[in-house]
Amino acid sequence: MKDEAKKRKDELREHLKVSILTLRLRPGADLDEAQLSDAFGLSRTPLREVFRQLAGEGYLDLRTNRSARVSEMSYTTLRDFFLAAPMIYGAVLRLAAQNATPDQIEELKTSQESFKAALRSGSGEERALANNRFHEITGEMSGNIYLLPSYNRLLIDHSRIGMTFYRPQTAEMSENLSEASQQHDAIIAAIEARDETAAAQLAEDHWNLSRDQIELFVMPEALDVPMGALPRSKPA
Amino acid sequence: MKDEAKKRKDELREHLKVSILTLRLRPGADLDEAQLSDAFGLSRTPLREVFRQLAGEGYLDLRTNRSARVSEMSYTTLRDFFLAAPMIYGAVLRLAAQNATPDQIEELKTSQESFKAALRSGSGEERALANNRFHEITGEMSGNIYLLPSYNRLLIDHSRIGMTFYRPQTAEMSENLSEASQQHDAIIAAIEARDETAAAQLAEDHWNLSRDQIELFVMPEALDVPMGALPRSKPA
DNA sequence: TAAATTCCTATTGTGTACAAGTTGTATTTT
DNA sequence: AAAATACAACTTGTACACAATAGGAATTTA
Repeated sequence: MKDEAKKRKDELREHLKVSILTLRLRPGADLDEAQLSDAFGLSRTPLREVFRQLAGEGYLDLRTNRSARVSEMSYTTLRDFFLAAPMIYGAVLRLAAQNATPDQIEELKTSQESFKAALRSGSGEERALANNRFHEITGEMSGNIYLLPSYNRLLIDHSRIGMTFYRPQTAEMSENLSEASQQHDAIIAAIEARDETAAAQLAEDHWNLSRDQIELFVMPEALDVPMGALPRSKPA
Repeated sequence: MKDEAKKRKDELREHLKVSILTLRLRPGADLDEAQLSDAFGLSRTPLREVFRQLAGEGYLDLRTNRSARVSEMSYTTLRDFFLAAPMIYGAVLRLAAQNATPDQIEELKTSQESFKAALRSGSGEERALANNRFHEITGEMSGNIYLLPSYNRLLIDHSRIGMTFYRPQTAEMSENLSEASQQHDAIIAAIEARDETAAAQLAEDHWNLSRDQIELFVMPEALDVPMGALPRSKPA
């Protein structure tokens, strides 16, 4: 009987996580306690405990006497992200190469298969979730409890940034995605070979690719306007 | 009227944090909901929300259907700590040197005065809390939301490790403490001068000093036994 | 006497009712 | 008509009571 309640609580947690990672719940969105409590068959007490937990993990922001909100993303967070990510991600992958167990390596390979499948036929959401899972596993492999809080916080916004910017609209963007997949394969190989130097290098490459992708999105190719169609102040 | 309840909630949170940082609540200690709820005039509902929040920050561990526990410390955590701390701490101080506001620098100076006062006349607990506050402020200065979760997690165990190992029993240990204080002064100077390279170097020095102190505690000086008092297998 | 099993007690988890607070709307006042 | 205030509806926070579970005590059995 009680397992049921536990299960519903887990479902709610998972539902919120997935919704936030895929941007189905947008940064800054308000959460309605009554509605969620109704939808998941939970009273508000356990529901609010889930809120508190997710707030601790960085999914939500809680303000007293106001509704819980999906944690915000701003231009400064994007900057902070690219400052912190290469370092943390490098350290995690280095430790993962040192400490990964055979079981974990198998799990990583499986998640990479899911990622490839999502690349071929899946939606953007499936791609983001599969990619997220891949990196979560490398975090588990590193096994350093002091690194994981920041790492997992980074992964949340990594997924949200990916959902925003990784929409393959040009050939170059699609190539980037397949390169990301190849890097995943290389990461698996480095971990399996216990080559921590290679793993750290791959971490750097992987983040550089992300940055390039965002630049492609933020600064798209100029429109190919015929000569003379727009007034010019000076000749080309 | 409601401010009262809010205040009691904050008091409980602060009480638990301080108790954990100073080891008055030992790692692994069980928390009694009924007792705390009674002592702080709160019903169990808000109390358990505080538990959830502190668990998210790394102070507590929650297990279903069992009492909340102060988060454990083991030999592996000590190892993880010294792997992660130099990196995170270096990054935080580097960013602090870049981003600190004048107000924050003033706050840092004030906290350093408290630390010095605690060194002169305070208890080990006061010393640990003042030191903790000093480093918390440098974290605020860095202002990178992706670094702070791990950094604050590190600070919790930094304080607990300090409470365990920083009991000045020998002249050398006392010297280490005053050197730590001098390093704090140097950190303030580096931040004020916006010298990020110096700040990062000081971070490394500071952690090396911590490690030395622990080694002094774990491997005390050999007893000064008179020649011949113990059997020897070979001459000195 | 030792082991195992059942029952009891203490503690945790959830639901519900109520209190406190916030926000939007309508009415009044200038 | 615009601004300010008061009111009403809704949302969040807390308390309390009850349900479910864990751990130990006591009794039974070998």
